[in-house]
Amino acid sequence: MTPSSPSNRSKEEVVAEFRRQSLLDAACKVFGEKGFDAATMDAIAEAAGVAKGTIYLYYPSKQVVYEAVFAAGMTTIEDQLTDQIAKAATAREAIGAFVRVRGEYFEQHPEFFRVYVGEVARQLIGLSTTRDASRVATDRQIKVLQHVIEKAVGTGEVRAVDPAAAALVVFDLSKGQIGRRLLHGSTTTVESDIAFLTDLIWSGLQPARGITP
Amino acid sequence: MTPSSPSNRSKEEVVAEFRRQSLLDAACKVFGEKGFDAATMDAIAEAAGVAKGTIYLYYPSKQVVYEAVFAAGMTTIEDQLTDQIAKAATAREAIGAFVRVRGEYFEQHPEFFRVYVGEVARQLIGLSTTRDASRVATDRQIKVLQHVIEKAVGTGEVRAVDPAAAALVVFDLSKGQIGRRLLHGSTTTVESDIAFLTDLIWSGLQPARGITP
Amino acid sequence: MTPSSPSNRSKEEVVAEFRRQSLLDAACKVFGEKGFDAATMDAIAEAAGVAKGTIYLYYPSKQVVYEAVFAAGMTTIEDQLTDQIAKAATAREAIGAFVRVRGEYFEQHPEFFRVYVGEVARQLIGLSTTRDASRVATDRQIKVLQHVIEKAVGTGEVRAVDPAAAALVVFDLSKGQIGRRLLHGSTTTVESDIAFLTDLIWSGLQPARGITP
Amino acid sequence: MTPSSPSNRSKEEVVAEFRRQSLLDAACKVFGEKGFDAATMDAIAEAAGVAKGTIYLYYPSKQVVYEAVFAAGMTTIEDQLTDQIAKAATAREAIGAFVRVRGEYFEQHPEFFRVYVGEVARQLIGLSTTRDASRVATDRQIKVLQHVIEKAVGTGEVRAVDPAAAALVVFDLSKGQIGRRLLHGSTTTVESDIAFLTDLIWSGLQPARGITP
DNA sequence: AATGAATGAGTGTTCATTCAT
DNA sequence: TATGAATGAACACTCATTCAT
Repeated sequence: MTPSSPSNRSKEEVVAEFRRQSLLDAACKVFGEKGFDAATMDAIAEAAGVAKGTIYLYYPSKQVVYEAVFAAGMTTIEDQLTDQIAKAATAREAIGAFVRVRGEYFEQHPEFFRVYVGEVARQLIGLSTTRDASRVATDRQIKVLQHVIEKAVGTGEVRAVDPAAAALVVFDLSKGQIGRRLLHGSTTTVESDIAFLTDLIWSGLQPARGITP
Repeated sequence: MTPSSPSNRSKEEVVAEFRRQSLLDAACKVFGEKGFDAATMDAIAEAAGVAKGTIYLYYPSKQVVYEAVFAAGMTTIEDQLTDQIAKAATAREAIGAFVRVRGEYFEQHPEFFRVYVGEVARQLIGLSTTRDASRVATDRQIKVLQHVIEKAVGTGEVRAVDPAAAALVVFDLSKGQIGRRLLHGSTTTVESDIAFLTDLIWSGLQPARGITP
Repeated sequence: MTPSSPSNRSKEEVVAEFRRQSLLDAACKVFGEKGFDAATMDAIAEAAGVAKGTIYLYYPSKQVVYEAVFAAGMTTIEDQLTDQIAKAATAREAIGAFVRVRGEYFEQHPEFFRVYVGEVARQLIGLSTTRDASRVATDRQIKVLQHVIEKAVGTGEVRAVDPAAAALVVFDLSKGQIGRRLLHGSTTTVESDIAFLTDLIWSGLQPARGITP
Repeated sequence: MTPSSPSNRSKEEVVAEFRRQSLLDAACKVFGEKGFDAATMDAIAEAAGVAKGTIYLYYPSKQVVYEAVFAAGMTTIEDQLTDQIAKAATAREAIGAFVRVRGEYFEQHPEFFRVYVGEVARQLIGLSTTRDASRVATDRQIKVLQHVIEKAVGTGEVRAVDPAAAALVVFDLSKGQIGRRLLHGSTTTVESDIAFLTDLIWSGLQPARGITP
């Protein structure tokens, strides 16, 4: 009703939101290039085009910036995963979608992939205060997949494997493939990688005929 | 006839070798706990029970200590892998051996697993000077496996997959499983993990009957 | 019309300039007391009344601080030399001015004299990266004098000596005298030292009558 | 009467003396090349072909080694100076001998010259514990010359200058000339330098006719 | 809100000195 | 006597964080 007030509010909020996002983008770039330890607040500030002190108006510490970068990326992936898996008609398509969404996202955001890998390492080492947050994020992605497999086991589409374990398998293979692409450079297309993986996984999940004696 | 001379020599060499190994152990512990950047030479020295300067009598820099830790672990694993795979009668057993050796080694040396994961992350980020050395080490492990699969494809024991790609799959699954055990704590036995993985992989590699249309 | 903007600018610049000069003064004191190697950044910071890190906001390294100290002193001396020699009516007065300016400056800035001597030593030993910069500075001072003598030789005011060599003689005597004052403490006045030196040099340069056979 | 005892004694003493001299030579080389601070006991030990600890059997500290190097060189020069000046028939020859001995010695022992210059700098800075020892050594050299001039003033060979001040002048010019040779490389012969200096000094010391009003 | 100058704790590395052999 | 492994204090330089403007 008081148009000025909401508009003012909005403007400030919009500006603030824009700042936060700029900082996140800049931070993702720097963390991806240098790793957590070697990344400096100066570098992030410069990349974001603000003064160093400004970062502290939006995030209380380097650690928290890092966590925010990680959370933002993970959320985006999760949203896309949920979307695409919902559209899949069969379990096989769902698995394919899982592999594809992750493969494509990381392909398009290699800096974030580096942040992601670094964070996983930090978790294993036990340095990450993000530990829980990040595990939750990862777990949610896996849960989506697990659900799909569970249903497929129910319908007999795949043989009676442990859905959780199978989901992890898909997850590991997806991760390994992406890492290799970044590390070695890509000699194959994302598509062919996806096809290979999906095929192999699917074979492994097939109701076997006398395979295990 | 001059027993003192050879014995002195030997003694010094033994002491030196012992020191080097103590330092490596201490360094592995600290690097595993803190990561490369956060690990301090002071902490390593304290863990080894020597003064900081002493480390520099055996290694010229922190970087080199780190590389030595990594190389030592990788070499040990590689030796065990070669041994065990040589003893395998069938491709399936060879794959099982691969998964088992790595699983057991890392289970028994969780600090080294953390170093290992950290190093892989450093490589992806491009910080590692070890890059080549470490990739070579990893590649050698994978090559061993690739060889096995190649032969199995030749004999028709497994279907006609790309042996290199298949080897990487085994590698990724092995790594993912180990990481999860460390991260989440183990709710299952190593044995059951190994069985599950080997089984799944084996199914995936089986000569399929009409699986892919 | 926006007095704040220019005044702010100016104020910042003034503060920065003041800081730089404070640091230079403090550094000169510490380098003079301890020599380059034994001087610590901590000591310089303390002498300047700032934190250690602050020095690095103004100078990128200890080496550069040192060079700046040296250059600043040499520049000041050179300016005074040029001034005073320009005012001299005769060659004798010019030589007197040379000896006097250096004598008085170093008398008033004994810390800088110590830096100066230390730097010359560093150059002889080949440690100085300042080498060229400092030699150039010294050479410029000598050139001023050499010019004066050249002209005096031309007018017959002094006998036909090599002007360059004669300039170096004046320079060496000036330096030796200053060093001795600092080292031994002064039992004579600067004035009397200057008079003695000028007199001696002048005698040596006089058109001789049958002195050298 | 017990030939073995004295011979043993002697042998030990000879060996010890030899060691001390080797150490001094090695130390002079290293100090000359690196300067006091940058010279390491390791480098000296290596240059002398002994273990680091051995140095401490002969000298209690780096500082003392340095002082010993300095003292040894100064003593040698002093001996030569005394010899050559004793042989001089006239004051002029004596001055020439002074300039020559120093010029030639330093020309042949450039490392020692660097030590010498470094030590003088250290003295001015006040770091040298050698201070007194070294000043005494220098003073003794100057005294020799001063004596000569005193006598020459007495006989009327030179005009009535202060002998001490005149000796210092000779000393300074000698030092300056040597330094320049080392720093710039030599474009002139030692002989011509000596001739120039001796000549100039001699002119300056000549009984003047109406030079100073 | 935004800045960036100032801070000072922290780290890898060196090296004179010691001492058990 | 000679050795050289071990020590640990010292130091240049970095950078996350603060705070006056």
